[in-house]
Amino acid sequence: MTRTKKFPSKNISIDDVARASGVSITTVSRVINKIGSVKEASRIKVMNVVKELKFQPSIFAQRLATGKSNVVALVIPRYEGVFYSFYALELIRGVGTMCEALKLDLLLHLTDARTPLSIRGVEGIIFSDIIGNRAQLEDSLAKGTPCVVINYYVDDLDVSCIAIDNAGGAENAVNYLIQLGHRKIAHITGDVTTQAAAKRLEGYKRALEKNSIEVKEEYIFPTDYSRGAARTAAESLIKADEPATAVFVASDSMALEVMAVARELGKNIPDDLSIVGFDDNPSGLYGPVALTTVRQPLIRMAEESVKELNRLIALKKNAPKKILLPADIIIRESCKPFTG
Amino acid sequence: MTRTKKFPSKNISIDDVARASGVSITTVSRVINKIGSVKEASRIKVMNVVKELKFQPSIFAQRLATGKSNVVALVIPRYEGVFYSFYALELIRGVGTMCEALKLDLLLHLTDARTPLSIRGVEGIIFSDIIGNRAQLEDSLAKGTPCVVINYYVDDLDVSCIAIDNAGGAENAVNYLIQLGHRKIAHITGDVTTQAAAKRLEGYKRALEKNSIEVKEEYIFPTDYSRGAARTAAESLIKADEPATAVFVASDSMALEVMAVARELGKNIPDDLSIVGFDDNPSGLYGPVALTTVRQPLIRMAEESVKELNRLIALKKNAPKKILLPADIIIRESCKPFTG
DNA sequence: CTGAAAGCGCTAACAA
DNA sequence: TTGTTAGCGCTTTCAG
Repeated sequence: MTRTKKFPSKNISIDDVARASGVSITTVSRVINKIGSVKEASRIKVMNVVKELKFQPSIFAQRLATGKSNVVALVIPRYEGVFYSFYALELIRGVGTMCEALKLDLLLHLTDARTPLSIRGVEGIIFSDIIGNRAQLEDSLAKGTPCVVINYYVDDLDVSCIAIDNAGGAENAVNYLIQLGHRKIAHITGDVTTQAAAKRLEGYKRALEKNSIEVKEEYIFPTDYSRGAARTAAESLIKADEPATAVFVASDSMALEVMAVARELGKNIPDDLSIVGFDDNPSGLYGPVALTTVRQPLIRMAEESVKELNRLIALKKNAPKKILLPADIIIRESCKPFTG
Repeated sequence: MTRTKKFPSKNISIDDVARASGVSITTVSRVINKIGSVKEASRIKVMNVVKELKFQPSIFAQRLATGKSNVVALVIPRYEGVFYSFYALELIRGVGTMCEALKLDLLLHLTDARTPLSIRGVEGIIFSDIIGNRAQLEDSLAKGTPCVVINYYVDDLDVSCIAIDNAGGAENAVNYLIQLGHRKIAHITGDVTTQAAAKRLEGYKRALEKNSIEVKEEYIFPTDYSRGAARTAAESLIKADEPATAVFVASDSMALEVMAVARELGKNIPDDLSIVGFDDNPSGLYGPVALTTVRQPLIRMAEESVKELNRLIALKKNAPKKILLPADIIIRESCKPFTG
């Protein structure tokens, strides 16, 4: 079992197959590409030899000859906090799955966002969010590479993007709270330098305004999306003189932290405080009270991005599409009507 | 801003550069590969033309010509529960980062573990764990592709692997509890069909036996790693007639659930129950009591795997290495001495 | 239905 | 220091 054997380096080529099956390489090519017409006898012969020799055409030769690579890249900024979550994994999974389905090879590129990216031989690029790496996007676009941006609505660039309606989702969440009779509704924001957090804040305000409820700055608690910051925010929220009766939190993981803090401070959820999160992170399901939240269709977004990229590649010209996916509220147990 | 411009398809080749700079393509090749000796004047001329024409050598032609691809694949079974965690992301990040550093392209392959994988043109493959996809590993090995397995100690196959000493880590954890004076120590296992969970259980038992503490089946609660199962286990653990005073939980996310359940049942952590987790998942840091846990050097493991693969590729023959990384205990706040 | 031959764009001896 | 010339392995006209 510890016999050290060489990696067999003898690569059998299309020639070998042709010779062994007594046909020309052209015919072999036809067979492996299921193209044109080949006599049944020849086809079978070739197929057998292929199997026998375990022939695998060199993708590099194929790509050189055809000029197309079937490779797309997924670019993810490595250092941004947002990516240390369930979020990134879902994105990768969605993109990866759709690539498998579409027979595309997926090149994963974790970047530090500062250095210009060097991806060659790729037919298109998916940018998972644009955080610090806008320059990379612009470069790629300038080079004429088809690109699509996930999870960030880019309105000032001629590029396809697929994002979630963060503002709409937030508005839904707050409207729900208002329908339950709440008037004192707080918001724990995410990192508002990110588009998602900014839009969620915007949606929060819009819902209040549309319902003629005053937007009070003391009900808005900014954070950086971290649980630590959420904890701090939750404490001041709960200990306030005139505490809110409901809170919309910009992420589920923070919402869970808020729940925990509330319980530590002797508050009961949802009796003393109604909470709505955002993300539909599966961990919101556990714990004594399942979290009401806003669903982000991450997988779908990821999958759509691959499809869109594929469209762009096939089209051979830049005809960007801007797609905004709805974010619906998922009602579970963390809210209840306000009974003043 | 919505001008629809074509993707420039005119690919400039090494010929164009050669012509424009008045040298042969060989010289151009030398310049772009920083190989051999080129007169400074020519080099500068060429470099300028390259910049001017935005020439990017075709990697496919390069690879066809050189025979090497610089691409490695990371294979992840898509459907296994274990991968819906902080774990997978860390792995991807570690592997991705090291690939960038080593100038390797990373092909991400999410597989369903059943279908044989079809990755061609890759110089090596990293299997992130071997769960249902052992056949895929064996196939790749048989084809002579350099492979390394992460997070699973393969002792019956001639392949490199890098795993964590799960048994040792578990033993450390339980020893720590014993040193604190605990004798009634429970264990909430992971999915023991996975190697990691099985080893952790083994380490738990070993620690007890070495300290002449009887291993009681009623103190061992099997789960599938889910928080739901952890909740059930925690409830029976706490409500038992003679409840354990300490528990070693096979994952942090389950340990957090145990904490939550304990609190709901009016227990105080760590006064009424000492808890040690496993993973060093960052979410263990939050909450009122920071979780004592066993650190899994995931990133390091991931990085080492790329290095090892690189070694194998350079070596051109199969000389597997089995690496076991230590898992150390991280003492935080969730345990306290037993004061019978 | 099949094969010959011309590339795809680049690297790597081998000469010069 | 530089250029010439074979390929690398495959696809694709274009004849047959």
